[in-house]
Amino acid sequence: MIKAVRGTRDLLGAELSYKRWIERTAERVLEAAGAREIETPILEEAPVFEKGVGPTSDVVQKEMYALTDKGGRRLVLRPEGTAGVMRAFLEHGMKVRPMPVKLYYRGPMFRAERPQKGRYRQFYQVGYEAVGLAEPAIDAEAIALLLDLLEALGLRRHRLKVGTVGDPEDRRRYNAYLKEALAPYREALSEDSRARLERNPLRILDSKDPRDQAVLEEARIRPLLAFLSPEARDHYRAVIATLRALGVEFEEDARLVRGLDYYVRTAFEVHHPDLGAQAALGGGGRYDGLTALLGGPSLPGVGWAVGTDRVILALKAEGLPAPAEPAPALYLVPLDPPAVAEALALAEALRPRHRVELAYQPRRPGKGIREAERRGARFVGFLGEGERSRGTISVKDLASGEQKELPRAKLGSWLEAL
RNA sequence: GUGAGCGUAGCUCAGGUGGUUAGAGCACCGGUCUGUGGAACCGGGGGUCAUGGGUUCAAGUCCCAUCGCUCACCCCA
Repeated sequence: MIKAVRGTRDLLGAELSYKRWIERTAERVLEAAGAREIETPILEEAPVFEKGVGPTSDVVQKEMYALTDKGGRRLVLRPEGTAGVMRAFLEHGMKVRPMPVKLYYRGPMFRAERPQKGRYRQFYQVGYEAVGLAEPAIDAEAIALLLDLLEALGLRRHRLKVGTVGDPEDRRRYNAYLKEALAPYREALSEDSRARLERNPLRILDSKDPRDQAVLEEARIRPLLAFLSPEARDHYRAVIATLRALGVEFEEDARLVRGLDYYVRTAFEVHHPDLGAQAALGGGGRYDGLTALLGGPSLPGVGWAVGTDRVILALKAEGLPAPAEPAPALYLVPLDPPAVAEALALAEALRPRHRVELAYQPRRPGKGIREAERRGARFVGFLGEGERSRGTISVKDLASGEQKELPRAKLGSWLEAL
């Protein structure tokens, strides 16, 4: 039997109800803040991510689904949302709009990783971007909106971490420092971190390997904060102060590292304790200059993405149920053969204002009631010889057992009056 | 990409040391029940036992490989 490809899955039932609920909530929360939805293609030219996300990032180096089309173009299934949104921003000249331009998106992303809990090869994100202003208040607002979304869904146990990754020059200085400071401990580091020492020493900071953490302790590694330019430090302090003023609960994390190269200054992540190893519900940061990497003018921006699949795991872990599955208001039961077409005609007349389902063959009343119950219907309507001669329908309330006969023409308005 | 555990019906699972025609519960369909309730009882449909190869008189069961799932590493949403 043919099955869904590895790391992808069919969404249906409660799973899809959760996803729709999350997306509808995001729509409400983000539009209230002035964001408009944008939908960009799943397929992008490879350079969008190579230039935007960064050629040395793991996402680009190891995790992109790439293909060459018949015209020889190198295309990829997008591994994240921001680079594509910024490509569209430039392409449509959105820089002439009043700043900041706030956009949100939802949709599937693709990364070729080994699947595990909370990690799929096709996964879903909801993301938010605010482009055009470098003010710390925009960063704080973005972070607050991310929490607004999670809280509107009823989540309580998530934790926000805020930090800074500095400007590119700050990071260069800090990487040079790390390389030098950790060189004497090279042999004590994990194999992975020895490789990182060459390529991206910053990554050693958030290694889970106890050997690495011990080395960081022993080498008395200074935080990135100490290497920030005065401007970057001021920006960070202003973001922190604004968050405090907003009453946002968070924890400062001096070692927060993000995997996408375009991030500068503000960085943040939201974690949830019940997600297993993939604990990040969402994350983001500032990405000033991403537009320049993509070949446009340099513009500031800040944004985030949440993993819809992980939010679903968190909602389940906190015992928050998915919205109820849709159930018919009325289930029509024909009691004899001529009533079948009448039941269908009646259903069609009531739709789409009312959710109406029916049996397609004559049923005995008891069976019709069982069928209606099985579908979660509120009312069952019987159509038989008696009702036909009188032009009526017998409607029974399944909860109370109460039954009444009413003219068919009045059924619609009767349902509406409930 | 690395490691460990696991693959039997739509779902949850039985099937000691190999031995007739592979089972149960739930779910689904029908009947008992031709104008009124969720029960009960009876019956029915449904399986390449993940796939391929091997050992054997005989494989769901033992061996190998592959694929998939799960969890972790890594990475990140």
